[in-house]
Amino acid sequence: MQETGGIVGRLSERGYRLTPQRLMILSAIEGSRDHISAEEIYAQVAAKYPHVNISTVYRTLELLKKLGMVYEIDLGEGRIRYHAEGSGHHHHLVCQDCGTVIDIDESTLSSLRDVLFRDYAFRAELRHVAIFGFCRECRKKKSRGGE
Amino acid sequence: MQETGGIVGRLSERGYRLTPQRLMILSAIEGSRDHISAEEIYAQVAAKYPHVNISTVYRTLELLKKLGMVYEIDLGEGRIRYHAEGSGHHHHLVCQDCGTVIDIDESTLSSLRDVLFRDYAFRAELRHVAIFGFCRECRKKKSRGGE
DNA sequence: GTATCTGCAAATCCTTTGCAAGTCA
DNA sequence: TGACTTGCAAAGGATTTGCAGATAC
Repeated sequence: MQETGGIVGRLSERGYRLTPQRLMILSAIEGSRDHISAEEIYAQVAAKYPHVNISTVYRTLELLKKLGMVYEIDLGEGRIRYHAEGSGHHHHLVCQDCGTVIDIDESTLSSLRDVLFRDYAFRAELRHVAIFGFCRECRKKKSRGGE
Repeated sequence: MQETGGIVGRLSERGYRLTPQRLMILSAIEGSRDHISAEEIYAQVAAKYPHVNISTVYRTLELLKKLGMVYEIDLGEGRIRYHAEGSGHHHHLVCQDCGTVIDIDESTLSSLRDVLFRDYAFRAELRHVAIFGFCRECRKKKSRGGE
């Protein structure tokens, strides 16, 4: 079930070396159910391999993005999060008030993708999209007159 | 036509002071056809009023956001851009390859807003949304085998 | 007069870079 | 061996913060 062959292939095919750091970084990303930040990847890898440096994490992330093995998402926290190709794609409704994140299915945006392609010849990468707004609870809170 | 009354009201009603810095910052935002960054606002205000400091720009932006007078948009450049409430709302298709930005009309996303409200009770703030992907030109370039 | 604002300078946070030493192939 | 990678340390850019002096009301 482990697709290590694919990973190894993808790197070496293209002339990139397979280093323990790269493997551990990729496996940290693949292992996280949620989206993971550079800092979190670093902490996780450093737990087993204290020698790593965060700049290696960033450089590897850059490479994996280029190879299409990892995607970015920006939830508006001032830091980027990462997630592995192959794990399920979905979207996020982020409440601007309380920060709650509601996950929604990929299919919710598929008709939008079609419209953008038809009308603008634009191929939207809607793998992980964050949509900001207000959740039901916070709207109630507001209409009650809270801050 | 100038709605200075509204601005003044909005600030003083809520107990905030009306300072020249705040007026100039807001007018810089309102005056920019495009979205404007903190650095650009600063440069523009500093041209007439060399004494301002960029931290005042950031603090004012924070306040204007809180009052709903200014909105943010993140085009993925590593810096946030701002824009005034009241100027036309629209969305952006950002090409990940060449950086081209295609502006699209607000109505393109209105059915999405409805779906999110109906299915998730989430009130999406779709004022300025950036959607990433690839434009027609860059797709052609790619299929021709360029990097 | 006084609480709110501002300017200044320094700090913080995330990310990137230069370079010499280390390592995969 | 030799080019690709890494660790380290320092730089970078955007944004935030502490504080004392300035200012709107």
